[in-house]
Amino acid sequence: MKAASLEILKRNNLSITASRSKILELFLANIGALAHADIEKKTGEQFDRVTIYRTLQTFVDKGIIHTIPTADNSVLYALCKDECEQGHHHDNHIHFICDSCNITICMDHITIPVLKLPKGFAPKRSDVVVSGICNRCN
Amino acid sequence: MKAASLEILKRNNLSITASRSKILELFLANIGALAHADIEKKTGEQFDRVTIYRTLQTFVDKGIIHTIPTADNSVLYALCKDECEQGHHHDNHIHFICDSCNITICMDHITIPVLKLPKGFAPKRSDVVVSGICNRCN
DNA sequence: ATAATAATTGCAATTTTGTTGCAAAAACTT
DNA sequence: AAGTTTTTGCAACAAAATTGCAATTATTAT
Repeated sequence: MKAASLEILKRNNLSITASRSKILELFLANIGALAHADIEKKTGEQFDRVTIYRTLQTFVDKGIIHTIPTADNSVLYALCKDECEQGHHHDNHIHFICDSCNITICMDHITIPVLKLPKGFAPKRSDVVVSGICNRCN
Repeated sequence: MKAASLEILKRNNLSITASRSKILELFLANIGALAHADIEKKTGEQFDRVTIYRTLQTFVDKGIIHTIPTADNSVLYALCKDECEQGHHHDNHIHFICDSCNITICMDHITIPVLKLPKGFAPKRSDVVVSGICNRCN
């Protein structure tokens, strides 16, 4: 478990620090997406809020995690399973948000059908956010 | 232009006030979606921030406008073109966000293909957010 | 292994964003 | 036009996020 997080940090030329390893491990251990507040709780206030903000931003910049658009506009982050280029994350994501238990799952394996947009529109990334009841609550 | 906003307010049993008319006119005059900050600027600080918050919330409750989930988690609002029931907005929207000019367009006419989810998942609502380059910037 | 360099962290202060209670003002009713 | 209801603006507050900077920690070079 720890080895995996170290490997990811090294691969992305990030120096190994306690906060980065710990936060990355949280993502690796979790099925669903995490909010900033989740991370604060799960790390037991071990790190400063600012550090968490900066760590998340670093991970997003490196393409290790990505943000998820949500209907209630809370900020969620999830691991990028596929290799993502630094800077702009390469994409087509489906996210499922459970109305009951509120878990957010990143469904990497499902492909998004190509949408026909009007002339002149060049799509680059698409996010699909599906909400409903998840398999555990059903 | 003004007649249209008054008509909408009346139809929704809302009392006619300066802020509601003005804000609704902004939506009617704009192609794209608006953020709270846009409205503050465009009304020239004519209304209190709190009033704008409450007006937007009222419009959402009545189904006159809806919120748009965005990848950067800013809160955007757009007119509901179709009739939406009060309370929960009836759905399946495609939103296009331009990476260049940042405009957000609500593409009501494009239908979202049905996605095949894993067993046990019961989808209820889906939002699609496509980003790329819009027809004007292209 | 250790010193020098570079990057990261935590703190404090600040900004932005959103909420709530309440009195004054405006809109609706009759 | 007076009474009732709704909406507004102010003030205070709370939460979320950002920034500068000194202290600490990690990496690099010796």
